[in-house]
Amino acid sequence: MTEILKRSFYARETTLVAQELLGKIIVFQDKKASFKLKIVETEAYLQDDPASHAYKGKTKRNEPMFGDAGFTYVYLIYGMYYCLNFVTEAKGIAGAVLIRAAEPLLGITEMLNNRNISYNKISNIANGPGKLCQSLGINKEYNKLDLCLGEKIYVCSQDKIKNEMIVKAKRIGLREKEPKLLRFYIAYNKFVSLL
DNA sequence: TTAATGATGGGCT
DNA sequence: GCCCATCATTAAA
Repeated sequence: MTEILKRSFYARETTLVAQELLGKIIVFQDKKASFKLKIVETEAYLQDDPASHAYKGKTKRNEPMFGDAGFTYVYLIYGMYYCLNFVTEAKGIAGAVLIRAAEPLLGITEMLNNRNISYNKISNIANGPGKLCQSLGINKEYNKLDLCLGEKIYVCSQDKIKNEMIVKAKRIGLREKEPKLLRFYIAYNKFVSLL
């Protein structure tokens, strides 16, 4: 039932991919540990989107966004945290989905270790893009990896989240004149980031 | 409870 | 030099 999502899943409209990623399972294998998490919160970054890294054209950093769909785009933010994105859209169209939060399923002990927190703060384990990367040990070495090979990192299909359970909200940390509802999360899930 | 702030470094004008 | 798709800690109320 759970199959690795193919490139055709990612190579579609970014807002659609962002919503359909909710409930899907991230599988992440490291030399030391193996992790599984359920995606519970995403944000869409579109073509012609002033908030997108790709807005002002291709640079060395945002280059993955201009490549094929189904690749990772990892970047450093605020000098100390990483953010994990999945590249979307047909080649030539720059789009990506930011993975903002996930619910741990496997490898929880190792994730708590990486975050240096205890079990009583379990809901704090990956409820934010920086925390998610910290819990998995994701850094710039995980940039531009192919999600469709089933190797270090990939995403598996899982039950589709019902539309009425998807909350649409403003994206976090941006100063937009007319905010669009491009942040999506599963209602009532305790691993979603606040705000 | 909410609000303010410091850490920290790469990318861009 | 300034801006950041952040987070943990501290201060205020």
